[in-house]
Amino acid sequence: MNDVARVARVSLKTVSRVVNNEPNVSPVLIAQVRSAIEALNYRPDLGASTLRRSDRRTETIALLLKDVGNPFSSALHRAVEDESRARGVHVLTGSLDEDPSRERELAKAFTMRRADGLIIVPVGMDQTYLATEVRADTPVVFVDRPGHGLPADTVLATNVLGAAEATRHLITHGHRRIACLSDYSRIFTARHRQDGYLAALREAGIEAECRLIIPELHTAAEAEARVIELLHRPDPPTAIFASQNLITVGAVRALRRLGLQHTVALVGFDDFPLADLLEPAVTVIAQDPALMGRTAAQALFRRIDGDTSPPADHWIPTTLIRRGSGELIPAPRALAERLAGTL
Amino acid sequence: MNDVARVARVSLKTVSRVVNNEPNVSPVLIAQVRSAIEALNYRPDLGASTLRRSDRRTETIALLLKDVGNPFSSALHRAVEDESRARGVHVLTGSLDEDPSRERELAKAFTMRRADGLIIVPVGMDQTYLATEVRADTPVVFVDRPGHGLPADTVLATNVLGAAEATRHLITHGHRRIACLSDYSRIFTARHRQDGYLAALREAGIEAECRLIIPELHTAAEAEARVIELLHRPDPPTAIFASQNLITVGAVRALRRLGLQHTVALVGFDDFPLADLLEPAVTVIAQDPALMGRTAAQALFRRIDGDTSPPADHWIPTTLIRRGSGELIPAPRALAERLAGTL
DNA sequence: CACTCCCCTGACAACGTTGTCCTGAGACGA
DNA sequence: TCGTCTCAGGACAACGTTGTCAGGGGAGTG
Repeated sequence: MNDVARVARVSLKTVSRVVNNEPNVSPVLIAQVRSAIEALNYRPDLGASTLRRSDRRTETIALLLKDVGNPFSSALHRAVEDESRARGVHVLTGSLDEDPSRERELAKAFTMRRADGLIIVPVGMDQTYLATEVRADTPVVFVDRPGHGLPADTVLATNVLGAAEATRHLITHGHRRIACLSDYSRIFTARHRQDGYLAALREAGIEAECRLIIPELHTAAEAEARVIELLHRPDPPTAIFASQNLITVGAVRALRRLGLQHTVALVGFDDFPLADLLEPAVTVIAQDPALMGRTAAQALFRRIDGDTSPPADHWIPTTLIRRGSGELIPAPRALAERLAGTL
Repeated sequence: MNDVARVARVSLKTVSRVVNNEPNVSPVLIAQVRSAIEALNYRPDLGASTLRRSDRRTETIALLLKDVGNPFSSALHRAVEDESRARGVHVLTGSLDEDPSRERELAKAFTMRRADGLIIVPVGMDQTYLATEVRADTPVVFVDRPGHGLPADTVLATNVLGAAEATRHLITHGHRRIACLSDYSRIFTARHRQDGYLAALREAGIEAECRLIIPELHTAAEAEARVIELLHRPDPPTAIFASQNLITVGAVRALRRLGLQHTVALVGFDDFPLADLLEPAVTVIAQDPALMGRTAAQALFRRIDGDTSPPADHWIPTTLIRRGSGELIPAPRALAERLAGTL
């Protein structure tokens, strides 16, 4: 910038004025400065600018996701990016892998980088650390799961309602013995979806059976193994509610291996690519990750722009998509057992 | 930091030394400073630190992808993140959407943020702009496609070999009329994959037919429409080579709609989740996006660490995964036509 | 005992930019 | 003509940190 000022024969401040399109610079000098910038291939240093500016904005936000490689996360990421792009803001991302210490670590790292705001899919059970870790004036938005111990805008899918709708859908098709495949119970959405499942059973006067609730599943492989085991039991379920997309895929694989994909009904929570091309196509409760990301980004930018109203909860509705696997009617028990037995 | 120095009754410089774990500070002062930091909840400002430091490192790299929401990109992203995490480096991402102007814009924006390095999936036909847009000492690595006009490390899949292998595989199963579904011809990988297809035909003494090469497809919907049209022609292909994952999915949908999924063979380039669960499961030439990301990040960090050897090309091999759709043998023409006619 | 050397600590400037304040020139009205 | 006002432009300090250098004191050596 010094060089530019020298070449253009003006002061540093005038170069700064031209770069920032400030008023009250004569057209002649503007042209001189512009051509000097061109000649020297000068690029302003945003770091130094941020340091000196009074608002200390970096025009960068941080996005802490479960895993950038996961389709739900990457759809959310894309929506946040699009919303940010419109404002000239860039996005720093990190994957948490359900590790609370990583959550703290990344929140700290991004705070030191002075991100203007944080969008977090919280992993730990306690986000009070954010109050000290993050600058007081840095807004935070929680997505997919609520944060604990820090009041902040929160964007959530209607997990209980969606899971209840899935379960009710199976009940409507005549099922009474419905298994529930749950993720780690420390995950908020996993608990809520299981609650929705239980509520729908209660509502229909069906007594929940512990043995039909398989908790603490996290990967497709685990789900596959447990479903195979489940269906080999003497009194197997006629339908399955899978509370997460990887688990749904595991269930599909298991049913395939047992040849029961047209016999045991299946509804999954969270849609996934190609669900409609499987045989049978998989009925799901679809979330709208793009809308969740957009909503979160909009809420964050409102805060960054100075909105100080009390934190709000945004509920993003889920949708039942009927595709076939959820509309199978209960098979006579004998048939199902015979089929499972022939494996 | 001033406050910390005052509370700990030491100079600024001593605080700086403690924060950076520099040697030659007495244990007593270290403890004082540490407790002052704790008491005041002080967090160093990485921006100011970068500004002053002699190496000017931000410990941040930029990653310009096709689209963070795309599975190939997000797998690559994840690998880059993992490699970076090990070094305490963070990742700024952006989606280019095949828009060359966006590529320039983001490269410029990330340069102004002083990213330590850039990993780019280049979109435009010309990357000479990088020579001026990016600081001379900022290393660049190209992934998935080569950059033009700037010598830099490049990580590429074996597109020609893979596409040839796919085509040869179909030929081996008796196919002679093999369609090739290509992406935009301005995309490097699309051209190379088509080259591989043509090479395999030539090698087998089969004359390529223009009418069987469908270019300029980019979305699943476009591919689906064109495949349906293709199979309604009087002289339809008995096999399809789809040169990209979205196109493969479009082809699967088209074959499904025509009821030809067990009649017309299909091999796709680039694997996709659940390809193994479709009916028939889809034979693909799998890329290894994670290895590509890892390789690119490692190359970038080597440069950041001062490696000045001439730029290298890294070829990441592809693998044929036989799953069923690519092993179908040609149906008698009459049968295929009748089936297509019954739609 | 004097001298050197090393260890610890702090003062100061500088990184690249912008906020604040000041000056001078010209325009305008009384 | 004079005072006042506005605009263009510059000088300077400051943002939060670290590189450089210098100084003081204690230990070791001849």
